[in-house]
Amino acid sequence: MTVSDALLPAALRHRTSFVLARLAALSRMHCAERLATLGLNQHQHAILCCLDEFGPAIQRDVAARLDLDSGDLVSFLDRLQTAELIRRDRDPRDRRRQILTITQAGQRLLNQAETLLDEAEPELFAGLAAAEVEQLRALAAGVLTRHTAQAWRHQGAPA
Amino acid sequence: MTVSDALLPAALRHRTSFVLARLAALSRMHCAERLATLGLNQHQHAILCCLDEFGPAIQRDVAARLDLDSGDLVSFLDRLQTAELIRRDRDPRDRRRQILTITQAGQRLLNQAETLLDEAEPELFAGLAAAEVEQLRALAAGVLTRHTAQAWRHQGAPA
DNA sequence: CCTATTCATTGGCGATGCCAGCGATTGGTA
DNA sequence: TACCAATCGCTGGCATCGCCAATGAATAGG
Repeated sequence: MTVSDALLPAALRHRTSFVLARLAALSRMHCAERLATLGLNQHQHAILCCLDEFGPAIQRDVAARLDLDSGDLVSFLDRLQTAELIRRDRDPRDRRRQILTITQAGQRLLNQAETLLDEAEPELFAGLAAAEVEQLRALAAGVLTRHTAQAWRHQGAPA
Repeated sequence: MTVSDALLPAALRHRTSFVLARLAALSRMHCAERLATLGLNQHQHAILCCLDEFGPAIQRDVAARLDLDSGDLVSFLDRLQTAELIRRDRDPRDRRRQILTITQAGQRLLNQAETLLDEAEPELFAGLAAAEVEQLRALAAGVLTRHTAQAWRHQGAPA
């Protein structure tokens, strides 16, 4: 029985959704702080990941992948572009589209971000063994894939 | 390899903080919907839990317990009070304080809320066995208690 | 051609979390 | 007793975030 056990009502401590919300808020703060030192927010980091891993893509596809509002994506991209972390080129074959490409500077910053986050997680999950963290991640990911698969069935697959 | 595995970059799928944030957002939506049918938000539910489990308390202590901004607490309580789910009585021995008490109607609604959430979790965590959900909760709670204990050491214990 | 659709962009709305300041009240101290 | 500091609840403001509607440019289909 730790101190915080006495603080929170048992009805909340035993509710998975509540505990998850709390932990996510903690995790969010923790990671957002680190990324902020590089001038990135979480979505911008995710965008760089996308472009780095899947190569150049148009905004619509990035938004679909990350489940971002296309309007919000624009402002994130604006900052990434002015920081020269990405390029935004009109598709000559469909001039409505903007082809997003991560720059070398973007890749370098992404590497720094990944390093920062790699260092942040052990600190965030202090008290849990590495295997337990992986277990936590796997369980959470299991729930997620289940739901994203459902969303797929309901509204059809993005490109 | 499920469909969503192909959607998200591996760099994000393997990052615990990212997966947790996603799951928490999903969980939040899921639970907030249910509670909204009772006219409650998550904080109001938590407040009712507090008053039900620990008995009458002043606003300062409830805010400390739930880590809520005292200003925000006021507006939550206003709605709870007009709905007659709680009573707000001035402490005769310290007229600055308001003593919060859950009413019988509040307890009835809290029971309904708990039932709703009990039903919501299996649906939210479909695909995970009950034991796995508990494992997920326990792991998350472990990280949380660790951090709340740290916060205690740094800024002293609330009453 | 003319119409419908797609894509990026802009703007606004509501909810949330956080912080500063204000009155009322109390406690401590000279 | 008189004064000063601290506490408690309350108000208001600000920044962020996710979500949605509307617009303009460009394309696709009949």
